[in-house]
Amino acid sequence: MIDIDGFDTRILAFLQDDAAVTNQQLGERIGLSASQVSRRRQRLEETGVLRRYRADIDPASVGFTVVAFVGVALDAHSRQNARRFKDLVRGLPEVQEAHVMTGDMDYLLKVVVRDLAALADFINEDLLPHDSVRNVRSSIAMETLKDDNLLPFAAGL
Amino acid sequence: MIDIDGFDTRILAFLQDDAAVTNQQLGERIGLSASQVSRRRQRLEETGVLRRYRADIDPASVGFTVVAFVGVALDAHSRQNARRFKDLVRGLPEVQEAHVMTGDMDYLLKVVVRDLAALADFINEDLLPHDSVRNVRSSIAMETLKDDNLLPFAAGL
DNA sequence: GTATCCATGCACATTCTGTGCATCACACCT
DNA sequence: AGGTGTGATGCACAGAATGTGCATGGATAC
Repeated sequence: MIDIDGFDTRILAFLQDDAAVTNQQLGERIGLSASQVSRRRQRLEETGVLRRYRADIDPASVGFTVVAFVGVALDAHSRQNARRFKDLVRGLPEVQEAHVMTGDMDYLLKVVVRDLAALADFINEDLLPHDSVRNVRSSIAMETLKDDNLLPFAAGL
Repeated sequence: MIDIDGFDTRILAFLQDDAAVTNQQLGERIGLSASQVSRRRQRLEETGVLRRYRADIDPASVGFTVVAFVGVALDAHSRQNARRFKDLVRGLPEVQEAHVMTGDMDYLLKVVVRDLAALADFINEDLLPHDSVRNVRSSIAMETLKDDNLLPFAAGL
């Protein structure tokens, strides 16, 4: 693990909340010059701590109204099946997250689509036809209370 | 819904993937001048389509190694209980996402913590003591295959 | 004590941003 | 058809942000 001091941590905490902040502003808040913030950011980017910068788009305003979590159980736990399923989900743009899970479902997918019809299509045409899939169990998010995806830097966690 | 044309869609698609791109580069890729890209971005920001810009930090490199999904069932489906639980999860920094779900679990939380001990603490000290919570069912992500949180602009979805 | 290494601040050249302005295309109305 | 208005566009330019060179200072090791 790269060594990250208090300055770095504070830079990361600010940037993950608002990446549009300038190095100057950032420096004022943490007590560092803009150039030094620039250098630290560059180091954090080069070492892979800062992976990239992303725009956060309101899904509803561009027509994506349905979020669902889909649990998937594979047919046999062979290495080959797992491999093929990984390749599948990586290529599906509707899948925002895919995790290998403990418990009775092998995978948990977070899926974003335009409407319920698109969700049905996704399950029936992308997931179920894949012959390593035994069964799926989907649950729809009726309301999203929080979706910031911020690492809990706050509170010294 | 704000009207968004093809230029806007392409701007959004690029920005959600890489917000560090300059207006000049963006303009070259979609066939627009930098100034016009700037104006469109400003409009998208003002109308709330572009909510904010975030740095994507590698969780492992700053010590957050455990991702878990926690399903929560409330005791009684009273409006008051729901309200209090909402306020609770909004204030918990470990919770990256919180959704109200269909199915046998009322809520699904995505939780990020440093280790399994912190997960146990979170469940035993933050969740279970809350007297509207009936029971929780947690599942740990052993491996994350995908976590881009990109809206599926690609493929004309 | 001395040498070395690294973080820091300052200055400056380069790049980026966003606004003013004139032009153009398109729609609408008479 | 002609005239008018609205909005999108590109260009130019002023202001701002970035990042690199350079000298300084503090800490560590020998």
